[in-house]
Amino acid sequence: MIDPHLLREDPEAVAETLARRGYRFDVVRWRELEERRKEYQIRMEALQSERKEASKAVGEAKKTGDEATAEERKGRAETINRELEEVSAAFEEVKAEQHQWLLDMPNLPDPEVPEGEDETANAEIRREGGRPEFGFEPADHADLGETLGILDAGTGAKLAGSRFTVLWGMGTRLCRALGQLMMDIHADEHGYTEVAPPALARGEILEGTGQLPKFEEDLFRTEADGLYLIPTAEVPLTNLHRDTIADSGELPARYVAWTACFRREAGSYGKDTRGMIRQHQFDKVELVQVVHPDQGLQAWEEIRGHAEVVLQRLEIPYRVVELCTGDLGFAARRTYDLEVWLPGQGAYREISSVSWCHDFQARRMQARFRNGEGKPRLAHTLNGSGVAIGRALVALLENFQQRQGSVVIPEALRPYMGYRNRIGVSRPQGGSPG
RNA sequence: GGAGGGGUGGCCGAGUGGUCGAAGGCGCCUGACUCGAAAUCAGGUGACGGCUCCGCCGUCCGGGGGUUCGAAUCCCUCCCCCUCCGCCA
Repeated sequence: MIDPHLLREDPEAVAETLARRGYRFDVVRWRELEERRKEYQIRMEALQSERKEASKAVGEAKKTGDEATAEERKGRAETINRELEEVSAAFEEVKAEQHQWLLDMPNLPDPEVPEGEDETANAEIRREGGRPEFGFEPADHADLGETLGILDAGTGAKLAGSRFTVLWGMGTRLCRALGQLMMDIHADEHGYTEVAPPALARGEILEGTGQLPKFEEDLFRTEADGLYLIPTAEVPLTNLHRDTIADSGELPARYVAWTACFRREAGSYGKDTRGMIRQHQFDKVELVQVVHPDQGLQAWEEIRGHAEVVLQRLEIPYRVVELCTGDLGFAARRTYDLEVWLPGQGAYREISSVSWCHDFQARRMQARFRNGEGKPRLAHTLNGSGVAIGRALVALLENFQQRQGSVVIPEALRPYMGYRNRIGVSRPQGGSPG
């Protein structure tokens, strides 16, 4: 949520900044609402004050046993109440409209964010890792996975529909190993606290991080209880600080979680229908930090570095991109994407997104800390994938594939793979019943 | 799912219709005592919002609604926590 004070003091500046990311903010209408709000609020509070006095007077009269005076004073209070009711109703109406407005408004992009309408305007910062040279035409992960008998889209569809995949044997093992490696790196080397949060959350929790009310159609929702399946662990992890005031010593708070993520992928019908790139359910290791505002920028760079370590350890080539204004997520003020090289597609694809949300989410969920003077202030929240496990598996298959379709396991992962150094083409033990 | 108990300020915990933003304690801040500290004593110490902003006003006792001139206190409803029973990985 954008700071209401800023909105009041300089709505033009807000509108200008939002325009950079393609959001139109109607300043004239806002001003109009503000004027009404002010008028109603002043009147309402004056009436409340009057009523308070009047009620007190009733009490005093009753105490002295002067029933006649008490009755007369009651009448006065009733008169005040009638007007108060009208004014408050009007006030609440304006207030509700303003609130709705605020909830739908995306975060302000940082002045540093490159200008642009869509992902084609994102700024490439640098490339890391050498792309593999194949003496043959590299296959894509869907073919590789099928040949290896580890990825099974058909059975996934049978069980749950399209965009679901069943992992078999070494596919499962790979997924487990990747998650384990990532968790170890972040917990042991980067100082994050491991958390196992619920995979379902209430609506207000999703509102805190910004998925609701605007992006309901992207979420799975349970019918009986009205709970939402989390689209990312960012949701529960960031909300750990909801309605809390952290003591000075508790920041920066760093959390890491390995969870399944669920996305309806509404509006992406044609996209990435092949393979595991875009699934309704996928595992992801997520990093979240809640920090002092002075450390926001620094934490953002730090998380990006933490995510990069994973890719470096896995020896997967990637590039770092800063998203342009038009490609920024709803809650983000600045975002880095890490994109891995996929030889099967001949393209870089997103595997991690690292966002500095400034106080946007903190304001929505009232995540605060006590400053030097002991006053509660909004914290800054940040999140980043560290990294997406499904896509890491895809990248690994495609980058480490061999001529015959087997896949070499990168050094760092071997301890987690029972010290295997490659996955062969033979069918897994037990095989598929189908 | 059934029965009962409960949700009060950073924390603990009183308060069952009126002057209660709320006793008391802890914590924290200031002062006294002390070479200094501890202990002790005295005073102070909530959040949010509005405005004609060195002050005044309003709101806030889990959320929402209701009764009343007036609600932390009464009623309805939802959420959460605890105990017992049932069920269950």
